[in-house]
Amino acid sequence: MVVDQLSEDEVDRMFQALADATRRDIVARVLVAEYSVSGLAEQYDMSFAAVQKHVAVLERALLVTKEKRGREQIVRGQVDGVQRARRLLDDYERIWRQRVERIEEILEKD
Amino acid sequence: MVVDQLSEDEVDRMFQALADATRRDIVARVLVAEYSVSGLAEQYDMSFAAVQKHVAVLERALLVTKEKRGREQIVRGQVDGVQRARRLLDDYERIWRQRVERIEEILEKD
DNA sequence: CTGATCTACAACCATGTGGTTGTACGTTAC
DNA sequence: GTAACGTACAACCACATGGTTGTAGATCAG
Repeated sequence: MVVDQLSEDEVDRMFQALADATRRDIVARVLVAEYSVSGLAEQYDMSFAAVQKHVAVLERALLVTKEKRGREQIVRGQVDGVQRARRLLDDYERIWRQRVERIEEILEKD
Repeated sequence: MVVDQLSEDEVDRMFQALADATRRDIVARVLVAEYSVSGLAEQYDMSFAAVQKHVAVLERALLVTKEKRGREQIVRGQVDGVQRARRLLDDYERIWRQRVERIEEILEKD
């Protein structure tokens, strides 16, 4: 069932977003608890603006959401984004398994 | 069990490699059948050198292997690379599920 | 109101990426 | 041996990325 409602561009953005250790760490954190952008920025040895950019990349990739609360922006993990990415890789493994089965079938043809 | 024997750099390379539609297509193809680099290049509307670079990126990301056969290089899918990437995303989902359970636990505390 | 805090965004820089063309070299076919 | 094929790699280009600093607008605390 290779039915993900994601365009190629969206998948690009998703994997691209995950291809950075800082961003993966942010995702892991905001899946566990809520953070403001500045709360996140405190966790890393880089400028606020840099962290802000990382969050923006994750938001565009549908891996986190931001919600304004007072003067803060609360960042939350978007687990269905993660799930969609995982399902894509599931598809690859399934394709591969089908091929293996096909080969074994041929080999065992008596 | 967040135990993947992958360095952060390796994970970076893996997701980075998957963040391109052409490369994902190559992975899907070589998981099903063997291709030479030029055989792959025929499939896409770009130069041989461009495809060659994509294959090199996938190889560095441990998602495919190349094996010399005569004057050709045979490209094969490396399913355990895909599996490792998927398991990482599994970990994120697990983290998130634990948090949800924890929240429900707190709410149901009578 | 004032000052501190949180965020947004622009400008800039160095480096990386995805593509190109061109050249060179080993291998196969004849 | 020679020509064609498959590959490797360098040089180049336009553009994206990941970081910086600086400026400015909202919001909160006193």
